[in-house]
Formats: sequence, C-alpha cells, structure tokens
Amino acid sequence: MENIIKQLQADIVLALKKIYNFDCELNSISFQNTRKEFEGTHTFVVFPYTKALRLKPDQIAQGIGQFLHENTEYLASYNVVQGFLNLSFKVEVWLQAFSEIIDNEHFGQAPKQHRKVMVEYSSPNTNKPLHLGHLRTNFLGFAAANMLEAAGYDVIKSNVVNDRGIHICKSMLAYQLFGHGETPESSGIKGDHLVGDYYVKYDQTFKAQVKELVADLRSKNTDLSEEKAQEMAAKNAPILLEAKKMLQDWENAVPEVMHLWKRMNAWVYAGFEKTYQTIGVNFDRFYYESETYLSGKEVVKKGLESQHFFQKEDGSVWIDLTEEGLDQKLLLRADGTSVYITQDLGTADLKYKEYGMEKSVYVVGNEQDYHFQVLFQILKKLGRPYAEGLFHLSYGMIELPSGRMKSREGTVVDADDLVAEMKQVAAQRTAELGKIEDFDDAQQEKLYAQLALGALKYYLLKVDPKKKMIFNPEESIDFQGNTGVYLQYTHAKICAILRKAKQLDIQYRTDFKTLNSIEPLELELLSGMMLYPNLVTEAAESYSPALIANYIYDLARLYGRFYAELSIFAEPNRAKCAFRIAISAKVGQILQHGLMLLGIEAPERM
RNA sequence: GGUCCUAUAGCUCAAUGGAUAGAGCAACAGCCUUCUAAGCUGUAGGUUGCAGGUUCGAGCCCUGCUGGGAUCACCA
Repeated sequence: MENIIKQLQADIVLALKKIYNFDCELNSISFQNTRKEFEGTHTFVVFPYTKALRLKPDQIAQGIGQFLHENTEYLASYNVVQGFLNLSFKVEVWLQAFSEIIDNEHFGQAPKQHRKVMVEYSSPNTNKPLHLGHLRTNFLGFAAANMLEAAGYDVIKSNVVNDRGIHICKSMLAYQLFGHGETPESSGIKGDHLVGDYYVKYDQTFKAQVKELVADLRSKNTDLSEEKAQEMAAKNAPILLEAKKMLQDWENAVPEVMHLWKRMNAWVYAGFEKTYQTIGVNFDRFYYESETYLSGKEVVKKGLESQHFFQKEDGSVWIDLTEEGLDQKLLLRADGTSVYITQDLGTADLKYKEYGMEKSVYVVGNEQDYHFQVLFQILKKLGRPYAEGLFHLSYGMIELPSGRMKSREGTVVDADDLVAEMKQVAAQRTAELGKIEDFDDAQQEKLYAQLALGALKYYLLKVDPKKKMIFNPEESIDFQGNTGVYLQYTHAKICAILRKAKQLDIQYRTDFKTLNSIEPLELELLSGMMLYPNLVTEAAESYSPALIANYIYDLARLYGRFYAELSIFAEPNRAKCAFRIAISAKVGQILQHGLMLLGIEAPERM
C-alpha cells in the first residue's frame, strides 16, 4: 500500500504540473481517510491549491480526478464533493496490498534504527507501597518503552529508586519507636505495606505532637496567631527533629542506622518485586539514589568551580535561571547535604556514561513539571551532550472523588488491593458466562489476571497522559464497551475462528487471491489495518499509548460489525470465505500486537 | 501574584487546521437453531467554558477573560 500511496502522490504532482503548470513537493501531497458517508478510502483535499491556481475547488478536484482516471492503472473510481476528491482503488490493488502483509509476522515492528533511548519509570519511594498513581507511571512507562521498541529503537528501561532522604527516615524512626521488632514474616504483612504502615504512624505521631505544641505555645503567648503557632510547631515537633537527626546519621553512615535502613529497604524491595511481577512490568537497570547522590554533589562542586552556580553567604549552592524565565534554585543545602535535584544531576550523568543514549525519557507526574524544566535547563547550561534528548513524559494525577490521594493519611487506592479486587470481578464475570469450564485452576487464575490487568491497564492508558483522571472506587472498572476486556474478547473470538479454519483445513492465506469483489466492511477493515505501522511510529514519537488504544478499539469495533453482519464459514464462495478468515487473522494479530504494546496479554479463550 | 496544564453529550473520553464534532457508560427499543451475546443494531442526548482574532475552512492556532488543577520549599 505504501507504494501505491507514493505512486498516487507522484501522479497528483504530475497532474498539477500538466494541467495547471503548478509545481509542488511530493511530500506536500497528503491524504485523509474518506468519511464513511462517501465512496472511497483516500481523500485529497484541494482547498490549499485554490489560491495559487485561481480556480474553484471542484474544478481542480475534477481535473485531478479525471487525470488520474485516464492515466493510472490502480484507480477504480473517484468522486468530488465540495472540494474533496475521494478516491477508490481497484480490488486487485487491495488484494495485492493485503497479500504483502498477511504473512508478515512483524507487522507493526519497524526496522532497527540503532538508536538508543532510555525510559525511566516507576521510580518509587521506599517508604510506602505502590498505589493507583504509581500504576499510571508503571503502565505508561512500560507502554512507552514497548512502543519505542516497535518503532525501531533500542530501549533501556530504568528505575531510579528513591531510597534515601528524610521521608525514608520517617518510617525508620516510627519503626524504631513503635515497631517492637515486627517483621513481614512475624506479622504476615507484605514488606512494602509494613513499612508504609510506619510511615502513616509517623505522620499520626507528628500531628499529635504538633497539636500539643500549638496548645502549649498559645497558652504561653496569647498574642500568637493560630497560623504562626502551627508553623512553629511543625518545625519543632520532637519526632521531626529526631528524623532530621537520623538523616544526618544516615549521611554519616552510623552503623545502627545503616543496618535498620538496609533491613527495611530489603522488605520493601521484596514487596515491590512481587507487585512488579503481578502487574507485568520489568526493568533493565535499577539506580539507587543512595548510590548516585554523592556524584550529584560532585557535579554541583564542578559547576561551582566553572561558575555556572554560585554560593550564598551561608554556604548553600544555587543556580540562577531567571534569564530562562525560571527562578533561583537550590542545589546543595548550607549544611552540605544534598536535595532532590542534586542526585538527579548525578544520575543523569551516570545514565549517559553507561548507555550513551540519544534520548532519555522521564515518566514522572506533572507535579514535577517545574523540577524537570529546571533539571534540563541546568544540564543544558553545563553543556551536557545529552541535554537535547531529555524529555519529561508528564502525566496527570489520579484523584478520588473526594480529592487527591494522600499516602500519609492512608486515603490511597492501594495497587495490590486494586489488582486483587479486579481479579475477583473477573472471576465472577467469567463464572457467570460459563465459557471456560474445562480450564484447570492454574489456567483460570491466569485468565483472571489477564482480564483484570487488561481492564486496568487499558483504563489508565486510553486517556491522554497529560490529563488528570478521577477514579471512583465505588464503580469498579468496566468490562464492557470501550475496555481492555472488549479487545481481548474480540481477539479470543478471532482465535476461535482460526481454530475452526485449521480444523477444516482451509488455506486462507492463499485461497482468497481469486477474489473479485470486496464488501464495504471488508474494505474498511483492510484500509484500517494498513494504517497500523505508521500509527505505531507516531504513537512512539509522541509517547502516547492512547493513540494505540484508540486505534485498536476502532479496529475491534469495526471487526465487531464485520463479525455480526457477514458470515464466514457459511459463505459458499470459497475465496470469500478464505478472505474473511484471512482478514480475521490479520485483525487478530494487530489486536494482539497493539495490546502487547500496552502491556496487555491477549488470551486465546475467555 | 508569576509560570505551566486543563475545560467537548448527564458521566468517562475521542476527533494530523478539513466535509453533518464521534465512541463507551447510564436510559430506552430490537437481535442468540449459526464463527464466543464480555457481542451487534437502532433511538435519544451538543451554542466544544465566554468574547474577539487569524483563514477558503477553527473543538484544534493567536489574544483577552472565567472556572478547575499543579508548581514557585534548605520536602521528595
């Protein structure tokens, strides 16, 4: 089909030249899909040429249509509606194009480009378990990596684990104070959840202390405003001071603190590993901030020497980005300890040193838009060779109907819980339908997980990443309509057809070639399928799994009509029957591939 | 207040600057002797937040305004 389109472009250039003596670039000739109320599959819009040619749109369209009709072999017919030239190709053209893709097992996979790109995603904190918000970065990052791979890139998936800092110390401290030696084994609680519980415990204690302090302060000084007292108390709560002390001890590698830190992180990693496995994501390289923050300090030191940064009287180090429309930004505290961005500078260098990739994508929530603007700007100023290839794939927050989720307050939708609930819904729905009664327990479990994650991933990925979403836990995620399950179902139906075709020994890959007519629905499917490879590249370049999701949904819906309206095995014409099976096979393969890009498995039966 | 994001059917979302703005959910009405009804068809539902501008053509681009969100920490 590619060739035909190229030919068509060339012929239109020729037509414009011959009829109107008008010169234009081949690539400026583009087509759009013909709207379904008109005949044809490709539409050429002539409005852009009316001015230069000083003719009415219909005249130009007619002229070009006539020219193509007389001078080309591939055109079946054309029609002109208000300046839109709608084109139909001959049946042979379509059959030829279809023959070229039917056996291509790698349809949708672009050739290797030998260009490296890193996708960093997930990037959890080791003080709490993953929640619904984390699922979005995990699914988005995994899908982005898959799409880039399909577009021909060599992809490195990385995970930068935020395993140090005051927030980590908070759960450690609370554990020290209230833990009584509890472990995941002794309590039966998954490690990341156990640590998360102590993070909540810290916050409760902190709040209680603040409340007490406020009362105390105001009783001593009645002039003190509520607000002011809050502010003072929040800075001086004993447990916070202790946490700060612990952070310093950590940076000084006090053995007792290091031991506790390692122990608790190990629990969290075991928990994360399990969750990652369940939700089906993986990584090529883990970075730990505890290992990179020191090199970040080095970067700051060098930047100070090269006068890209400056030091204030108290010793803190800053960069001035006011010329770039940003602010002054702190890079190193007065006491010499590092802040968030410090380690990011070190990690960025390390990543590039290890992989030398030309593009580096950070899949991180939009609350950090400013942070990444600053980070990229700094790296640009420092003249890093990789600075131009940095991209922040920013996604919107997921909120509850009641507002934002807060880990500290325990108002989060936990990732493990949510997946478990979805599996139950899947099990229940499947039982009601009773289609897999011959499955053994392991097969059933596998299917429930596939359906649950399919629904969840599709739900989160079909929306434009930029947009925030509201998730209502009261309404469980749908299994009907525009859902992951619908796509899986369409795929499973196609698998049933292919099983039957095999059983009947129909050579559908070749038998359709004697066909001499194509039904409108078949044509729509064919022309839709041809768009897939370009769409994959487009989705990868724009880092938008939503494009894939929308495309496969449209394709599945079209197939749904085809499936309902045209019979396959009852079709007496052998070529037609084979053709419909072949179309089914190809649609099935595209659905499977598209779902795979989204990280969704496509079961053969459900 | 500065900067950034965002606003489309009751709800959740689509729509490379192109034709009469489309899906799903929810509601209503049909369709299983057939290849999986987790499906298919139909009905109903819209001043694309508001006001200007750019052009052959604007939901999309520009300006202003309004509503929602994020951020501007010696938090991460």
